Amino acid sequence: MTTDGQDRGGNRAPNRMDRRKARTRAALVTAAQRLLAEQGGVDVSIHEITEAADVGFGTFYSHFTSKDELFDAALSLTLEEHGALLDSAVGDLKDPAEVFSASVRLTGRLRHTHPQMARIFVRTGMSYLTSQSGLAPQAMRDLQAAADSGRLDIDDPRTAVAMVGGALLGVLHLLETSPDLDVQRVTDQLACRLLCMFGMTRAEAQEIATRPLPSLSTPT
Amino acid sequence: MTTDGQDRGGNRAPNRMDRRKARTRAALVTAAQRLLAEQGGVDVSIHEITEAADVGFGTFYSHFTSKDELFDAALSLTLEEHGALLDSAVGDLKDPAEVFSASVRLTGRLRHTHPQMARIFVRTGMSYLTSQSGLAPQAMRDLQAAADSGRLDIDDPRTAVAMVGGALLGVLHLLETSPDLDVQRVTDQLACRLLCMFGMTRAEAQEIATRPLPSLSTPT
DNA sequence: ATCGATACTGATGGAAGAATCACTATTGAC
DNA sequence: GTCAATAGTGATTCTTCCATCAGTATCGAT
Repeated sequence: MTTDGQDRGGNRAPNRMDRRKARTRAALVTAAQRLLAEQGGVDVSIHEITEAADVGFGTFYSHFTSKDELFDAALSLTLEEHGALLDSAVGDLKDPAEVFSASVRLTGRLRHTHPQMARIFVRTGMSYLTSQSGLAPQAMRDLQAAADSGRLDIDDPRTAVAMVGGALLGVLHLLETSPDLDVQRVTDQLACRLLCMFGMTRAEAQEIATRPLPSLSTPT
Repeated sequence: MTTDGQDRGGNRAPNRMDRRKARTRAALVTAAQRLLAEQGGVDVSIHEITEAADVGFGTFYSHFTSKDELFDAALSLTLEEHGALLDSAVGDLKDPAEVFSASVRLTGRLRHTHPQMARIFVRTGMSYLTSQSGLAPQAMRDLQAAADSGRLDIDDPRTAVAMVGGALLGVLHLLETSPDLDVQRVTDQLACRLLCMFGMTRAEAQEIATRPLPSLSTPT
């Protein structure tokens, strides 16, 4: 969001001190990310965060002007990270429909692979479904590609993203509250059904949604 | 939730005083409902609510023990109201697939007909997708009926509800943030696509999702 | 008409946590 | 080696709002 311009234009010294500052900021964002995941969204105090970041309390205010600003940064980072991860995992696939399917399936599997990230998504993901930066544009790009190649039948990309994202969040929520469900089965089913939704036959959708899945490289 | 047993068993007097109490309680719940809709979910103070209900601050604690309890009551009421409304509007329809389609389309139209209710749904609906009371069981019942009659192809009802509910919430959120979109077009599209998702052909889905819609009788 | 019961009231207490600011420690320039 | 600049610190202040409770108004019963 506010990338906090460490503008290189005026300062010719991008050295040591700047690195220090950046590292502290990163520590804060990372800690916020973690606490946001572990404890539900709000009621995480600034004190808790600075504590977790192993940073003085006051330091917070030399990086952010409010708690919301930090939370926003943490969320954006999380979304970005996952987006990049998806892109790298899915980049090799040739079939746009499979790219879509794999993205959905991998994101659903977050429930297992990165439970905290999954919780963050469920908690706050909705607000970022229509955001101009982060995962949403990426998803829209993929859907558009699939539509252009004739693999999927999509009317309005924005609506499509809303439906897909919403359904994905709904399923993530379901998986979170019902530990008895088989994560893989359910998420593969979701992918299959979403393909059907966009005009694919049940049989073909099923085939695509059960192809072997590229693995996510380990994250931060 | 806690229906606060005004149990008629012991007290043979369900009269005046009780009515007063009930009215006050209703005023609180209604006010909470309204404020919850107008201002985003949290950060609505008890003081604001009692003010809006035109009731003394202290009164709150003779009806509820915490803010969450009130919020829960308000949410449940909202869900119940909408559920009853849907049932009465959709009860005449014979085709289970049309029942489903009409429910989705009518709920999407909340964006226009009851904007505050729509906001409430988007804000907090996710948590009630897996609830044991309210809209979720009702939706599951309808989906099950459609599956049993062979009109829709559904694997697991719970997953289906999560997907449908999530997609619906996603679209409601989209409509809220993008006022330029045509509510009717988008929600009909959603219904059509959801029917496709459950095995219906595009053509038939389109037909069902554009049939004339029963109107919601005016609410409270 | 009087009395007891209870729904209601709002001033007060008190906890939680956001924001401030005067101070120290560290860094890079000369 | 000294100095200026800036990152970092945490005790303190300020704000917000939940929760309490002693008191008042209203109601039904006798």
